[in-house]
Amino acid sequence: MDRRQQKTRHAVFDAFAHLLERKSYTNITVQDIIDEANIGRSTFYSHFETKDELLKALCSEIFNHVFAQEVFKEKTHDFSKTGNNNIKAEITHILYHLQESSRYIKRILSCESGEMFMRYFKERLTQVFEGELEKQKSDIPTEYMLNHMVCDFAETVRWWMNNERYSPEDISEFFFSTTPFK
Amino acid sequence: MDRRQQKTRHAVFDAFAHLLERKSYTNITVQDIIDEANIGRSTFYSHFETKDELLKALCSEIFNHVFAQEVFKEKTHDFSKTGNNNIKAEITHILYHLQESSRYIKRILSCESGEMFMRYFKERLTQVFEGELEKQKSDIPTEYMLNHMVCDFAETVRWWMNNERYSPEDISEFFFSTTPFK
DNA sequence: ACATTACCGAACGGAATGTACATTTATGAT
DNA sequence: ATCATAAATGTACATTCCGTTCGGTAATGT
Repeated sequence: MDRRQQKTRHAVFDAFAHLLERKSYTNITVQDIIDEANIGRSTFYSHFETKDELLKALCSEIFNHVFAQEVFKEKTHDFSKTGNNNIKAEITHILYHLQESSRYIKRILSCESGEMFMRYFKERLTQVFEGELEKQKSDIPTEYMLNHMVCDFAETVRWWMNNERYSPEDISEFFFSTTPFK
Repeated sequence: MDRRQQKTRHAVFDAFAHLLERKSYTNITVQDIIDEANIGRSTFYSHFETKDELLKALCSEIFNHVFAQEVFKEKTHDFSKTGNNNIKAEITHILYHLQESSRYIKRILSCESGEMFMRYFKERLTQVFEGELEKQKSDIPTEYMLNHMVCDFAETVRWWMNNERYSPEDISEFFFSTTPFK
């Protein structure tokens, strides 16, 4: 990829994140971002169709980091063998990654953009929990349980981002203490 | 209140709800609402400052119904005497009220407006769960638990609105089956 | 060195917002 | 039934933001 494109892309992401410190998502205009990023108007539009697309792109970037690498490798490997402790390990692992991106995430979560973040986040989490849930047995509908787990974890993370005095291990502990995982 | 005002107010609420069937919240313009409600432009603005205010007003209307009457009366009475079964009764009661407003709620939840609905909803739920939680003992922070309960229930309701084949009792059952209430 | 590709930025049309105002109409109290 | 009050009307207008276009400039990498 052309260096100029990378530069622009990063400038926009950075500008966007910085603006989120001062203004709420809805109140940030494309022009604001352009000015803050110090790029031309048409340049912005050659990278992102809309402000929403920009947010989506930023979220993707974050999630590709958060859900990266070994996590998925381990998942495609035989997971059932090693018992249920691995889901806890996996969760903690994800929490560590989230902590690394927390500066971005906190800002995004601080306003309406947070809702979009949560939506994308839940999509990813659904993939993570889907497999894990098959092993559970219950008279409660599986779809309910899946939604429950995903929302539970996502909301835990949102809460955490406003209570950063806790460590990933703490949060993992909290999460599993209210969860019906066996 | 002047009959004309009531009429206008209802016309706007109705128009808004109908529009939500066809368009998403962001894509509905004030002009759309004005046309659908068949009122003058300045009339709308004399009632609601913005589209967001309109949504807020509609949510308030709904919640005043959902959390109405006996629920709060019972709460201000001595709740602890009757044991923890009452929280279950209260929840089921709220679920019945939600079902009655489900036509509105489903539409609101179907797009971005749903996030605002959820925010207001959680505010109300926090009040409901706050007292109930004091009786619980745990090494998990109370603030975490409160947030957990509130989000859990709110998300359960959101899920329910997309799975209406279940009864209020079913949902109550699901909810308490994953909840650490003693 | 050269073709390619990204960036620039002014300019424009269009859409939606929110306000202003002069006019008409409905309301409810006397 | 009258009448002062207050709400609704709708046109008009200034404003803001959006998304696109286009001719020209500068950076890139091969």
